[in-house]
Order: sequence, then structure tokens, then C-alpha cells
Amino acid sequence: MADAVKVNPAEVGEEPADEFHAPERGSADELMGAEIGDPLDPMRHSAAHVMAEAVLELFPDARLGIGPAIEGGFYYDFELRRALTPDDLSRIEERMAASVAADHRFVRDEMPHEEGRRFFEERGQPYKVEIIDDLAKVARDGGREPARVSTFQHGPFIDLCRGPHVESTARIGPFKLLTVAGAYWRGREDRPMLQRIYGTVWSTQEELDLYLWRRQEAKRRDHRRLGVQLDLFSFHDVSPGSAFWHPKGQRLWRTLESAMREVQERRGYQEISTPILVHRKLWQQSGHWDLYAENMFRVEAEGQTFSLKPMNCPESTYIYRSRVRSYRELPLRFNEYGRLHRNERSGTLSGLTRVRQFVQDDAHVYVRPDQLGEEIEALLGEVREAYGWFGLEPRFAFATKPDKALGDPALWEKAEGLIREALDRARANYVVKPKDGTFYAPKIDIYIDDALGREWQMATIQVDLVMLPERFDLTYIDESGRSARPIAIHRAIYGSLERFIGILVEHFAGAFPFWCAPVQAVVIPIADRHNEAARELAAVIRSRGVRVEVDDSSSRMQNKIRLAQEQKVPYMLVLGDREIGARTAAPRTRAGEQQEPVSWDELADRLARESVERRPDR
RNA sequence: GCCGGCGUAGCUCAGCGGUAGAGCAGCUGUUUCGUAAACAGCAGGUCCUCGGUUCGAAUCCGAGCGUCGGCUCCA
Repeated sequence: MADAVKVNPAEVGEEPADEFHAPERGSADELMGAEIGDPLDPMRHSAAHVMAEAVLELFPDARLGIGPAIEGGFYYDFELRRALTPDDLSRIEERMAASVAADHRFVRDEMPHEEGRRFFEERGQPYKVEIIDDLAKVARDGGREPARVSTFQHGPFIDLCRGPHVESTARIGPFKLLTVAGAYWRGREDRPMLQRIYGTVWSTQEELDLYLWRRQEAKRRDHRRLGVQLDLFSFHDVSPGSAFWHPKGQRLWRTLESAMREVQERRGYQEISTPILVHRKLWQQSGHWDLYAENMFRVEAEGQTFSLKPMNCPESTYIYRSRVRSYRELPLRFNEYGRLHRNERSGTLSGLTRVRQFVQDDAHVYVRPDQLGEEIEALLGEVREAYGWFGLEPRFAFATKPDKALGDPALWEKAEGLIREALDRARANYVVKPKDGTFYAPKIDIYIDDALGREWQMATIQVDLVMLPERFDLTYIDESGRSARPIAIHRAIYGSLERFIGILVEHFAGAFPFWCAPVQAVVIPIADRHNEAARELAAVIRSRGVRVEVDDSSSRMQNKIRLAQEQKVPYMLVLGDREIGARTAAPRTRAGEQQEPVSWDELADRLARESVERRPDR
């Protein structure tokens, strides 16, 4: 689903899941506790049945997998002799429409377990038989007899199903089949690959149209498309999964980075930089070599094995331990814009949102246990401040101790209490995800909704009680002269800069807020004789730190404006005889608003001021 | 990694067995213009790579690479 945005924890921050970035299950939506079933689910699931009916008509020997309702629609998995084509989808749609028009009732029936098994076996449906067997096994393992299996029939089609359904096929609203994709049976790579057909269905035509429009709009805003159009970055097969940053993209990057640095300097962070190429013994000590090896790029040199670092944290401990630390030094806040490499599987790479090489606005904060609550609250403030620059509303999810966790349970309990208090004090909008923390840290994940209502997991704050402190034996000398264990907080607020920029491009459809736009203003001389004055004006503005360009090409003014509009430049400053005579300029905004002429100095002042304000709405 | 689609000029795409096309962008010239496209000309391509079929391959077949949609939702 284009709209069911996937969480990519591996790039969001540090150590998302247990066992070092094991892929996390569940869409962000689900994680946010939105599992309350959609009222449209019965209809969506019913549509899946109707689709299966249609597929069976066209391919009588099709084997059926499962066909649940999902956000926005439904899918059904099939095993077929040949690959489906777009043409097949239209034919399936037609048959579905016929079934809806026929208004078949959905009729529930049930039969004893054995009979159900035989029923589907006779119909050549091994996947259904497997499900029935599994249900029986679960029951027997629980010391119960296998329950009767239930089926639903509409028209000629009978499917193993627990329901619920709508009354009859006529209740199924406007629908459309979207795509066909490969999907492993039960999501397991050692099982057969089935063909999955995705469809969407809604109560009204308007809702369906809106959904399809949003898909179109998402395509239009796709950062991979806009990245080329706006000349921000490109990808090349010589380094799959890694962006080449063009001058404009790099300018955007640096603007975001310096904004974050400014916050960090204000908050007492100290920036560090650690090597990218690191001997494997470090990764053996951190545990990555055992648990994360397949995601690390290895480098052999002079008989030694190194790896490109997939994260910064272990190395930051070397700086921590470079001398004895006093309780007076804590909190010790090390930030690092380190370049990381993770060997993501080739099939999962995607634009800036799933890459092999990226940079995090990473930091590790070492605190005494008594400082934890205050630090968390401050970090929540950082998140709010940074997201405010883009008009994004962060939502928080607090993930607590999983069953399998390392470390002192009392410490866990205390840390969780402090995190919860900090969230409450900060009046944060949060949900609790019980037992969803990592095995060494409770954490706070941060989500936003973008302009299209899509949910993205962004930042993460992890309160590491065990990993860095224990494994790397971090200590400080406390007030009484004894050695004590600090707590390490991993935090990344943008997450990966690559991914963050990708999301920003889509959120703003390329029209970045004035303060971070790669080109903030274009001076447009009307005729050649205005070029010199245009360069003069640009120099005045540029001297105030505003990113301005002059379009002194031989095009007509209209064309220069069009070009600037396409590039989503916030301000166009048209300069002709009238303006030059009065040393003024009349700004035109990319929204098409024609502003009053102002003097050059005043204009430069205003732009410089707006640039510093970092408002999301300019 | 696996399944399926796609890979032709910088970009968007047409051509789908007889030796390559359009629009935009680029370059040159003319134009010097008042708020979203001035006009004309020119130039531009190992048709992703390698191998095969064929008298002949961008076009058909195979492999590789890249890219896109997916591979969690458990009757």
C-alpha cells in the first residue's frame, strides 16, 4: 500500500528492536495503538472473498492463501500457474462487479474440524488445510479439542473464514484493484511465494476517489521524482542505496544540520567524530558481530578484518572512557554526525527512505540515575523545538520493558517511572506500548503525520541501562568517591538526515519553508540592462546570509518566473526600470502573492530576519 | 535475498525483427520584453551490460546489474 508507510527502524535511530535492528513488525499505525478495527473492515474482508471468487472463476485451479482487510482495503494471496497481468486485474474487477450486482448473501456455516479438513482437501486447497491443522494444533497444545471450523459462502464461493462479513455482496462499496505483488506464504522466506492482489474499497465513490487522489498525490510528491526536478540529489548504480548530494541538496542538508547544531550547542552538547572504519574486535565486544554481522560491510586489510560502522554508539564510549569521569561532569552530551553504513538487502532499498549509507543527528548522553528524568524532559523539548521548525506535531510512544530484558529490574522500574513522569510533565501526547522496549532499554519513539496524513516514525530516545554502560564498563566517581554506573541515552531527532529530507520533500511537495529552502530568493532582471543592478541587489541580500541567485539568462521575465515557480523558490524579486530607479524591489511569493515594493536594505533585513526565525509557514 | 513490472538523448516518453524519434532541457543566433513558456536553427543516443537466436536485434530468448511495487496485517 502506498499509504501504509513502513517503519524503517534501522534508520530511525539507535538500536530499535532487540537483537540489533531486527525488523520490527507492524505498521506504525498499529504500533500507535490504533488496532481498534475499522468499521469498514467487514466490507473490506468481504471484498476479498468476492475477489477470490472472481479469481477462481478465471483460474479454477488457483490455490487460496489468506485474504484479510487492511488499512484502506484488502488483499488476497493466490498460487497460480502463471503471473498475473494488469489485464487480468481488469477481468477480475469485472467479475467482482458482477458478483456485487448479483447481491449474494454471506452465509455462515460450521463443521467439525475433521470434516472441514476433508472439505478443503477435496477442493485442492492445501493452504486452507494447513490453517485448519494449525488451529487444531494450537487447540491441542492448549489442552483443548479442536474447535469446529467456520466457513462463509456467498453465491458459489465458500471460504474458510471466521468472519465477520457484510450481509450480502451488494453492501460492498466502490472498489478498485491496485497492484499485484509477490508475497511469501505466511511471510516466511522458506515457504512458497504467492501472488498477492491488493485492492481498495470504500463506502462511497467520493471516499474511493479521495483515496485514489491521495495515491496520485503521493506519487506526484515522491521525493525520488522531486529530488531530480529540484536538483537536490541523485542515485547511481555505482553505489546502490547511497545518495549523491547535489549543491542544492547539500545546502538544504547543511541548513538542517546547523539548526540542530545550534540547539545542541545551546544545550551543552559537545560534538565528537569517530572513525568509520573500525576493527572487528570492537563489534565483537559490542555484540554486533554475532547479531548484526550480515548488515555490516566488511573490509579486509593486511590480514585484519574491519567493518564500516553501522552505528556510532560503541565508539562514543571510547571518548567517555578516555579519562576518569567525575559525577560533576555529568550529564555528558556527545553529539556526532557520523556516516553510517548498513548492508540492507538489495530488494529493500528505496530512495532516501531506505538506504545503505546515511548520517544521523546522533547523540549519546551519559547521565547519573538522578538526572535521568530532567534530561528526558529536556530531550522532549528538543524534539518539539526541532519539529516546530517544520510545523510537524510529534506524537510519542513509550515502549516498556520486554519479558526478555537484561539488567536490574529495580533500575528498569525506576527508569520507566522517570520517563513516564517526564512525558506527563512535558504534557506529551503519548501512548504506552507495553513490553515493546529493547532488551537493554525502555524507549520513546516519535511519530508524525505528514501533509497527506501518512504516518512516519521519526526520532527515538532510548534509555540504555545496560548496553553501553555494562558492556563497555562505563563508570564515574560519585560524591562519596565510589565508582558508579551511568545511564546512556541514545537520541536522534531527525533520525537519519537522508530519510528526514526525503520525508520533508514529500511533506512540503518540494516547497520548503523559507528558512531552509536551498534557494531562498531569485532576483529576476527584466532585460539585460537590469542585470548589473540585479547582481548588486543579490549581493546586498547575500551579505545578510540569505541564499539568493540571479537569473540573468536571456529568457523573458515570464519564463524566469515560471522557472522559479517550478523550483519552488519562496521569493522572486523582479527588477526593471521602475524598481532600479527607486532602489526598491517588489517581491512575488511562490504562492503568487504580489507584495508591495520595499527598499533593498529593508528587504534584506526582512529576509535575514525570517531566515533566523525558522517559521514553518513562510 | 525472493516474486512481478520497468531500463531508448540530461528529463518525460514513443518506436517492439529491416540499421533510432518527439516534447522539454542544452548550445548558437535574433529578440530586451512587467509577474507561470518569445522565435529560429543546431547539436545530442555502446537503445543498461554480457551472451544467444537470426541474413539482420532497441525490438525475440537467457543471464547479470540497476530501479519500481510488494514480501507484517495471520481462516
